Amino acid sequence: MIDTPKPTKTELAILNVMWRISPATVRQIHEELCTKTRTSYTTTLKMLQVMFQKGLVSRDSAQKAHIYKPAFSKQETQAQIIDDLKTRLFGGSISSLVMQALGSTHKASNEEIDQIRDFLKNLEK
Amino acid sequence: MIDTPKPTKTELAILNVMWRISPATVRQIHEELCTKTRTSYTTTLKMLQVMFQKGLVSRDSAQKAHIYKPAFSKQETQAQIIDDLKTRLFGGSISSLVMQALGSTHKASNEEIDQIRDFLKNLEK
DNA sequence: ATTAACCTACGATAAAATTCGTTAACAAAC
DNA sequence: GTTTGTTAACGAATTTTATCGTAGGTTAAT
Repeated sequence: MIDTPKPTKTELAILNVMWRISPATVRQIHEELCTKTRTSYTTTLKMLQVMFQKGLVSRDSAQKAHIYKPAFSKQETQAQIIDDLKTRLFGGSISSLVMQALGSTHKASNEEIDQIRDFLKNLEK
Repeated sequence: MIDTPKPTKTELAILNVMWRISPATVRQIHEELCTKTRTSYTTTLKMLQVMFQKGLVSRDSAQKAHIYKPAFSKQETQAQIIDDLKTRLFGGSISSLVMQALGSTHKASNEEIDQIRDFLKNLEK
């Protein structure tokens, strides 16, 4: 809560893998990752070391192959980034952000809209 | 639409000023900007030159002091960044993004929620 | 014990983003 | 016409981000 470093583009790609399969070794994360992007093993390793430094991930180095996992859940990260976006691009107004997200550009399906309406009902309490 | 460069953090700060007061000279933009951040005039100038190169702003260089304005409206930029966020952090689901934005962390006021409900009504057509 | 297959750590390099000093051009004021 | 002030341009330095090769260590099989 105090000082949450914002993940960069590449870090986010790695976190997306980790939220699916962690705790995991560098090898496992790398295997998943390089189905999408073509990077070498040491790049993934280095990224995870940097992310560990920044506090974005934690690790267990008891074994030879360290076990990594995210320091923050996907939800927490989503919340943090939304909040950042809210202040930096939407003048602090969450409703302005939401309405932009629901606008014509993004083509929310009727199904999705219903989902949100339900969500609002529950929120009212 | 084809190739919209995503503004960086600093570029976004400048755009936020420009959406308020543009068209404007570098001087004017800088004056507004350095009420918030302490940077020198040439930094602002350079940023605008780079942004011009990238196509983020346009300029009229008929006069000695060039006149700058954003290449994309605030709405267009909001849409673009929301879309990027949707794919990179919300698995392509806009409803998931919206619900996160409405979640407890961000404390949407009742007023804001009403606003969104109205918005959904109009959207239904 | 030598080899092969792993792993981490580290540093070099590159690319992108940011900051700012210096220069030269041009105008208006003296 | 010389000084003063304002400007754009340019390039250098710095910082952040990203990529990767090499070195050194450990384990297990040959």
